[in-house]
Amino acid sequence: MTPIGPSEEYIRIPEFDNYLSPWMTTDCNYQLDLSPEGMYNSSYDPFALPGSTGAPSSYLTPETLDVGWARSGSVSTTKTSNDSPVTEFSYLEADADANPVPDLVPSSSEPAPAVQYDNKRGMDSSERPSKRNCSQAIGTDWGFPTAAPATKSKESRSLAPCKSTKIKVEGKSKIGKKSRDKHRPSLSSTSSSQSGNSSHKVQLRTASRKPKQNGKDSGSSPAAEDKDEDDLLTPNERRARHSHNLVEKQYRNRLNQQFESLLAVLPADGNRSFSGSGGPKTKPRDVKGSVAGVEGDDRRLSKAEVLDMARQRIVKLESECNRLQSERMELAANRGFARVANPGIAGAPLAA
DNA sequence: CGGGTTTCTATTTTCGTGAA
DNA sequence: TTCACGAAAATAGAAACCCG
Repeated sequence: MTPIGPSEEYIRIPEFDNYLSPWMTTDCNYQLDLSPEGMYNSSYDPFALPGSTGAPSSYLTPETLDVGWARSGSVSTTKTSNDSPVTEFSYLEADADANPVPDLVPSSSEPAPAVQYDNKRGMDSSERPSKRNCSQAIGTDWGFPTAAPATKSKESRSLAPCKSTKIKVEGKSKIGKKSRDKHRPSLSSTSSSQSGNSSHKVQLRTASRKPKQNGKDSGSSPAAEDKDEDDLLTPNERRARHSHNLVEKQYRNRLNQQFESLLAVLPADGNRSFSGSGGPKTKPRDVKGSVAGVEGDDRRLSKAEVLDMARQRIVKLESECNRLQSERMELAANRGFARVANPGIAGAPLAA
């Protein structure tokens, strides 16, 4: 078979082009050169962008390519578009004054409501059967060995039980959990769900909490202890500690931004199966009606879920691209064969 | 009995800190 | 600058409870 040179006329078969063109708008977003010059060029690699290393750079969408790391105390990302709204994550305290951001969360200065413990049912929790152990943990399809160090063991938790779970808001709220959830302000209400290519309503789960208020409390509270400890520090040490706290906060913010960016480029309908080898142990809420990936989906994804979704996406895209590549080669071979066998196909227009 | 509300607890996230 | 860790707080889901 004679290779076709760049200047040589060739037969263009519309059916092929029609068949191939949708590929160019698929997730792969590859710029396939369907001309014989391109298709017969042995060194042609449609998966490598000019100047790239040849890696499947389509994984880097304009979104991800444009993600700025916002180092050195800047606010938010370097994106010029407004598609990465300032969230709790993107708030960098260092420039808080110079770059005020809307307060998206309830004011943390509001005094916490007085609380009291009310063991309504009069049953000691130790007598109660462990619900989560038998049904909540089991029955999830996440067989995911979560990052063990990150999660506290049951034993350690029992030593320091979560206060928030042992208390009840004074004035006995008449609003149940479902109702409370309705009224709960979204902590990242404008997060990546609105970013560029995605119609995500899915958001990254957040758990904003008040920073330590050293010395603001009285009594023998932990804050007061911290105050005492703080008094033992020299001014330099205090400054260093505070500075390090800010740096660490920025580091966490950057991590969260990247998680949001990652989430933003995942398909909105995408692969919410949470199956396989990874993921948090919580059961996806869509089993209970708030269906993930459909209209009205407002669920918050954990970081582990985002990572697992990204992993699934990568695997899927790699598989898809391999399939397209082999199909393209097959078509190219057939096309060349057709051209040689039928140099003047009736009705086939010649390309200019 | 069914549905709404409350409570409990596992999980996840944030924060502060020290070390590499 | 990054990572790891513990503590604290937030979140989510299920069971228990309440009530018409």
